[in-house]
Amino acid sequence: MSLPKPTDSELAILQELWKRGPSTVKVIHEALSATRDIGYTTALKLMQIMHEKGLLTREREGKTHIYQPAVSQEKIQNQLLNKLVDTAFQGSAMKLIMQALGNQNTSTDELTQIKSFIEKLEGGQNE
Amino acid sequence: MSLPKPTDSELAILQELWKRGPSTVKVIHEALSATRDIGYTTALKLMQIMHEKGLLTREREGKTHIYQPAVSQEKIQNQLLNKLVDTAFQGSAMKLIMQALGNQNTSTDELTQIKSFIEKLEGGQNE
DNA sequence: TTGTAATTACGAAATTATTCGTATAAACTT
DNA sequence: AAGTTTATACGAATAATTTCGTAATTACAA
Repeated sequence: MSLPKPTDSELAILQELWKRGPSTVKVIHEALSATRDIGYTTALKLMQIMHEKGLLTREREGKTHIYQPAVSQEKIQNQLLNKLVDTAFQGSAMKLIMQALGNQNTSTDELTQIKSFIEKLEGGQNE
Repeated sequence: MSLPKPTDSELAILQELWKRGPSTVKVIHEALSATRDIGYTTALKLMQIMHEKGLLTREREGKTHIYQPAVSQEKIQNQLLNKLVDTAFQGSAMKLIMQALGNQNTSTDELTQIKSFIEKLEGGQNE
């Protein structure tokens, strides 16, 4: 019932798939190779495992498989966010947000965006 | 040079130490036992490893050791936050913040706090 | 149809993290 | 001092993750 938590390597693969859309192992392997040393069969195996776990769906196209994320980026982001809030910020999302604001060197422009987003949220809650 | 990244278990131990201040293995083991099944020597071993890695300092007191975090909670929080921003939010802290705001069901009161924090930040940058 | 290149499947090695059993050491009790 | 309790040290078992080699399969080309 609960969506499987991706490991670090798995998350890297999901990122590529979210960015590129449905892709073959070959394409993902090449993408990963740009950043780190990874064998082709390693990438393949990871994607096979992810398929078993239900993190990816796949479809045969001739002799190759075309893989796709089975979960939305947002869902995974929230899962990881929740975990971080729980394990490192005593369950307080606000603490996390303040810390992120303080240390991530956000531009004034972005700060403005965030502020108006907050105002939209406040509006929604008060009506 | 880089501060070692704590594993999940290690983070749980750090949390207890930040909360309680300098503590013995016994105390930490009892604290961890409240949440999960963990043997005494497991807790001991973890803390010994953390000491080797430089995550904890310790001091002998009679026959026991008193352990302390060697790193601040804030530093670790930032380390984990940075990692999450990089691996799950394409390097954009703003995306993470927006996502956290949207889905963590923050109270109006907290939203106000965050907003005034942002205003303080804006002030600092503009002067 | 035989050969070649590309892909998958499978098993197992290597690595990292977690767990605990047993032995040793230190401090206290009698 | 001998026995008991409480702590540490150490080594090794277990588990989870990442890695890759090798074999089997598929599609295509000669």
